[in-house]
Amino acid sequence: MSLRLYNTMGRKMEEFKPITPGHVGFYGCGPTVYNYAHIGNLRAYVFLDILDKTLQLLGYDIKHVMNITDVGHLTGDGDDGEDKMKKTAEERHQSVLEVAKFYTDAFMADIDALNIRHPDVICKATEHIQEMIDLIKQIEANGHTYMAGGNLYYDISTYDDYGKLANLNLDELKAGAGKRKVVVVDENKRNPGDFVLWFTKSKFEDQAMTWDSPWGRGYPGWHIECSTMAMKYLGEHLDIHCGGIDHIAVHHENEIAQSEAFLGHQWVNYWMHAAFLQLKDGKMSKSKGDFLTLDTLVDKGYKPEYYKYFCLTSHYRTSANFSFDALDAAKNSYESLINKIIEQKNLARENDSVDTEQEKQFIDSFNSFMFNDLKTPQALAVMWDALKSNTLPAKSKLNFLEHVDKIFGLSLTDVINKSESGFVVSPEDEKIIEQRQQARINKDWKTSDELRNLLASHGVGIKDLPDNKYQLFDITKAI
RNA sequence: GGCCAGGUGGCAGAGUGGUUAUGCAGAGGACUGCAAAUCCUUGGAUGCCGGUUCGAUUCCGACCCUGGCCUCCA
Repeated sequence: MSLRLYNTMGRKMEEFKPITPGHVGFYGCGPTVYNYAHIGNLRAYVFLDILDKTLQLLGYDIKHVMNITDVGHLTGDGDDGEDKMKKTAEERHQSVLEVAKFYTDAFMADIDALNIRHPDVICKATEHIQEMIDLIKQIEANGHTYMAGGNLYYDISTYDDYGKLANLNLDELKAGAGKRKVVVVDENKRNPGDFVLWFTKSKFEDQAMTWDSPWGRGYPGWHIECSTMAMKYLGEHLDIHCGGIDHIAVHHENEIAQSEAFLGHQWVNYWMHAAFLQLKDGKMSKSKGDFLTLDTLVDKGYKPEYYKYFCLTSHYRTSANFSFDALDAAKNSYESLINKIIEQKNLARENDSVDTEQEKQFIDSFNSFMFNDLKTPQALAVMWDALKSNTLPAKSKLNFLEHVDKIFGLSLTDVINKSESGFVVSPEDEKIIEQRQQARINKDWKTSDELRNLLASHGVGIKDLPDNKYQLFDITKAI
């Protein structure tokens, strides 16, 4: 089955054709590790993971590369800005590297909590400075740069296709336009769209990390790291490059300009961009400081799976509106899903017949939505259809859900395969359960209810089923 | 100012030139000692105005509104 993807370059749906049959190399822009990733950031990584797993399902051998940006960026506007990494380091009385490590670890923990597969290569900007310098030298040798004010700039007028990804009209580009209160135009630039490849004259005092280079001691510009590392790990031609929509106009245009100026040929075949998570008042912003992290949600009693389910209910190319009402709806949906799975497990235990033909139909239907630009909302609808089907046997439903979970990563497979004894109760509680069952047989409801409360106080939840059967669950994990 | 993306029921969110997916929430009912879960039934929407059409939520145009990018950000 073929995969259709929406290519930001050209703004249209295209059939995906890998450069090398059977293989896919793709690069996703990773986090800047000066603070926690917020749930808006995380939505983009959920999308990347869905892409990753869909490609896997199609049988591709995947090389997924992600950068970790651990060199400084501005916190504020123009000259009053500070190095974000340095600022955080000072606040925490730590070194910049310690800060980077701390937030990189936090990011990886978030990724794990959301059942996101680790990229095959996770590369840090600070470990690739020499490669960046080498690349910049080549770009310079090819005649695309100029020195001004101590910094080496990329001259976009030397690259004919600048703006092709974002439909930029260079004559209309305004330096410092937008909602900024303080506008500081870099007087060194020949063109407002030019950007720095290498800084030696830092805008801020005491840049935390600097390196020697042919242009003087300094640090790399903000765009060169992705070009450098993508080429190092994926070669001169990559299949897919992903990121958030905010990257389209500046970061990715600049990456293309640098990379193709160096390569002399097209660099990336498919550009894919994830839309933002919206709050009532606009996007969630890392640099504004107040944002929701996955940990915040967990502290409020929400499982990471609830947030992941929420992400799947909207298409990656449309902005999603986050609210706690919406998250509660995702939570209820997810818990309902889990209950139905447990229900089906009980049914399958008594009748494990399957209907492979129908199973296949549901799987094909699910896949057809996923293979059509990752249409997770419709794929989710297929999942519910299968679950509520009157004709699909319980065992087949479970088989189908295991398939779904390969892509969605909602811990469904864990629920399906977890044996009932996976939740171990103490011998003392086992006796209480036994006593309660006896009380129920005797229709001694008062004792039964008291014992149920007692079990609850021990963290043991119990649900009564027909025929004097029951089901235990961990009450501390139920919300 | 330029560019981009949207406006669908209480919430979230799809598809579609002709009975508006799906989930949550709501209402009614079944089952149940209770609880939980499950099942059945059900009401409710396409920003505004024109145009094309036998027919538009879908196509076209104007308008209104929202969000994003043009500073690092997913």
